[in-house]
Amino acid sequence: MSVVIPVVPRIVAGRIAHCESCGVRARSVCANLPEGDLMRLASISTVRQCGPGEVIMMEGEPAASYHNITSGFVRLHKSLPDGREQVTGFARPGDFLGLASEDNYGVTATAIGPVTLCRFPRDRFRTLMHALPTLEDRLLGVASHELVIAQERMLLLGRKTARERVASFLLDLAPPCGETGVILLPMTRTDIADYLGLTIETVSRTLSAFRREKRIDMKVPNQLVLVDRNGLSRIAQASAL
Amino acid sequence: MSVVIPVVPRIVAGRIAHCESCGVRARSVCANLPEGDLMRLASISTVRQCGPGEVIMMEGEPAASYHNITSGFVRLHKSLPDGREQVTGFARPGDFLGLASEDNYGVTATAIGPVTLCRFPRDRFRTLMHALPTLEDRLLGVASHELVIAQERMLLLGRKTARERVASFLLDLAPPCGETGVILLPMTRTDIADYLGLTIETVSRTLSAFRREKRIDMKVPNQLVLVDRNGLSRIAQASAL
DNA sequence: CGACGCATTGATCGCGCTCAAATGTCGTGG
DNA sequence: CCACGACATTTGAGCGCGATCAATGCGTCG
Repeated sequence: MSVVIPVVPRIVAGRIAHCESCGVRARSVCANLPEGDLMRLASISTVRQCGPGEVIMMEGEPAASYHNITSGFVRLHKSLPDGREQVTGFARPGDFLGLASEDNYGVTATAIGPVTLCRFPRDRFRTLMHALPTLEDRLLGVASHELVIAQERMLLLGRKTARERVASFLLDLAPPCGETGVILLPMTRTDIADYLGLTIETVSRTLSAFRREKRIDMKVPNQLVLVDRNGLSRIAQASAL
Repeated sequence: MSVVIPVVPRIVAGRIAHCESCGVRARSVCANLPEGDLMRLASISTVRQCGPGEVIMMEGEPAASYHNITSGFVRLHKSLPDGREQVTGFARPGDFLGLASEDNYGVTATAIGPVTLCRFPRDRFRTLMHALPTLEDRLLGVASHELVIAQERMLLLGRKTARERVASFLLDLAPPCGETGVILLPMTRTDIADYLGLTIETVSRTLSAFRREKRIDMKVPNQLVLVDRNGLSRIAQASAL
């Protein structure tokens, strides 16, 4: 995470994607596609690279492309005229961008660190989608899953306390279960605050509190270990996600 | 709204739906289906009736059915162990219920007032969906639209003030534009508060303030008129919805 | 070494919540 | 038609959580 891409075989933007050898295919919408279909998808896709902070797509602008993340992390967000921001989600390698769009994009997508994407022109992608039931079915599955997550976040934003929000966030980041591995935070405190509907100060104070209470261990700001997962789970009012 | 169903030709629950004459078809997922496909859909659907407060589907339970609302209003909500509630949305006639489900329902759906539904057994519906591209495409469209709305609501819940939330809510309810028609609120103050992430007191106070400021007119609690739509729109920090 | 950006910590403020009471609405039965 | 009770809504008083304002710490880069 916060992956510095090995700059050795620097991919030229615009080149056709190599789906067969793509490392994130299993996690992506292109998973399970018959080989022929995969090639048709590859034929309309190009590689796009973005640097840190670069805008991949902009809220309100015509939805010209769909994207699939092949490396790096992306922040999805909306903002109010006066600058207040809400991060609606973070996207990881394998995630699909553009589902939540009508004719115009519904959110802005900004690269956190360097990001590599598979770009699909909207019209050609939609045509192909209609021709490939497996693909459309997969997209529906992804959209349904996103909806479930969105509803869970409405509960968090509408009804949870600051402690509950931060605890929920940490648990969502944590690997599925059991593991007491290190969690790397690719995003800043500002991103986390805007994701949880809090301020950076409250996020920072809450993390400090969890550290004092020996629930987490955090030697550097963007790297932490869940020490007392059960305690956090209790605080988070963990639901059935 | 809060429609008292004319009890004259009381439909017997369980009977096969009459899609051809269905009044909400144009607004539903079954719109635009070729006639033959519509009949196949009708053949797996049954009519279900629910009384006020009745639970249509329950968060966390196995997702056995999908539903389409033919009349009445439905509250979609999630709750925390201690009873705090978040209404994730209100559903109207023509809306589809169950999209935001994995194997288990992601939210609870409760009837506000009497409700009539078209019920589709999950497995049979999914089989049919895979056979009818028009249907699956339509579902993907609905899911995408729901996602856009969900993200708008995250912005509201995470970043808007009480005044902005209530103003946004009123504008969302209002007919598309121009009209200064009467808005009927089928839901209670508690529902509105749980929808906006506020308390009933704050909702009530804010509505009273809008009335004092001559932005709305409200003679009875569940019926109001937008007097100053532009003012409300300014307050709502209206975005590109 | 200083400048910058990000995170942490402290002090204080205010929006929206909580607790409490009054008022309004509506259905029911005399 | 009115009296009554149950329940929803409105209004008031005071408080507390999280925001705001401000200062300090800390790591990175020129």
